[in-house]
Amino acid sequence: MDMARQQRTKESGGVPRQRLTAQDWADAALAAMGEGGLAAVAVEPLAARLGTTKGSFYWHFANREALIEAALERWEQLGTEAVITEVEAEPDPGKRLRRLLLHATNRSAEDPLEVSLLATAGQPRVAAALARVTERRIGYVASLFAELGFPEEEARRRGLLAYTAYLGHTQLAHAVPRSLPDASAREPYLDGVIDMLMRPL
Amino acid sequence: MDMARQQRTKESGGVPRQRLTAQDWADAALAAMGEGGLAAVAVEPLAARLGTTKGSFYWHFANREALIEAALERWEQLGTEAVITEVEAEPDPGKRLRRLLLHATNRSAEDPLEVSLLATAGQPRVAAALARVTERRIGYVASLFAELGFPEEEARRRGLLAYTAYLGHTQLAHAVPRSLPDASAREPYLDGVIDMLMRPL
DNA sequence: GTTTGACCGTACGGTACCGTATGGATATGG
DNA sequence: CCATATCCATACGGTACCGTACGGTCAAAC
Repeated sequence: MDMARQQRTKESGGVPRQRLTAQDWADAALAAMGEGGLAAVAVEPLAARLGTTKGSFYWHFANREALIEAALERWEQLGTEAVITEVEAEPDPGKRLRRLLLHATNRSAEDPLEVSLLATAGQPRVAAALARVTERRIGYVASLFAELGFPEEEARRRGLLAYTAYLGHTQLAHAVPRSLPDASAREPYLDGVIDMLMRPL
Repeated sequence: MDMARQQRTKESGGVPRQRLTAQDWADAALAAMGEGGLAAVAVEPLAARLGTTKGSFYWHFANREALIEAALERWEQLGTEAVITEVEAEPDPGKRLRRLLLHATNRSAEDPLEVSLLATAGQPRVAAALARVTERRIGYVASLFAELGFPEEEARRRGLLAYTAYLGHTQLAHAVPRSLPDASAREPYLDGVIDMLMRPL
């Protein structure tokens, strides 16, 4: 994330030492969280990874908690609204649903972050962020089904089913990938699922 | 788990001191894992909880790894085969499917263990256990659809969809329970899902 | 009743991390 | 060109855990 930050010092030799911002730390925290769960969001390892020391960290943040908070906030923005607005370009709601599911499953197949977050729903802060994101997502999918002509309640049901299937799918993608259809069969599989979900009563 | 073990010493006063078995430790590990994830499987806290000390632990196990291994093995037996054989009593495959899903969702709504395990799929040992259990479960559900008359491939597809929906459902049950239908609507909701899953092509 | 092996308590050293304290480096702008 | 605010390095003490060493206790077998 945010590959290009330079602003290097006027240092003479090799390694480009750089000053860090709070967001650099938040992004690093998200990355670490994806790889090793919340436990991996540890100040000293992160510092090492960023090529700096705790001295930097405790300048930008009061403590580890504050870092986690910041990371979650960042995730909330990056992981949901971005996808939704991207998908909104498509006018037809059926195609929009398909595009959304394909996008979401592909994305989460690479990015273990969501799984790690769900894993840590014990933490109240994580739970709160998850609650907001989940409601937003299910609500959006349900609105698609509503647009497709299903009555309110039925739309919510199907939205929920679609979202739970998505969640389970990402779990398996990381925990037991070979239980899923292989790459070539994945898109047809998803089309079958979507078909089923869109089938009229 | 395993509430009743006594065999107390001939000690005079109040607290019933007891000698522990490896399985006591494994069960405690599973409980801790459900509450706090793999990180909570820590020797010293577990010892305190069991009213004993590390001295006991390192008699029964070589190290923490071995405990985790044992706990996973125990989970594999308790969490899958038990349910399947319980459900097998029902002759009609449609009802069997319904009973299975109801049983599984209810169970996992109370027990955070599965979620914690999925959370820790990074650990190779956990991944291996998960792989076995997942294959077994999906295979079983697929066999139900096959029994219902769906061709091989379609049965596997539907089994997978059912299982991912189940997984996602348990995730939400622990992370964002209010996103699910409330208690009164849960059974009708599941029936609707099952209906959809069993709908012929 | 003593011995023996299974089981546990306690004390220790080692590691990884949190958070604080404090001085040093660095980039402006006066 | 130097003063000041910003940012970082280093050293330190504290905590929670792992694993080992070793002595103590208890029940059963003799």
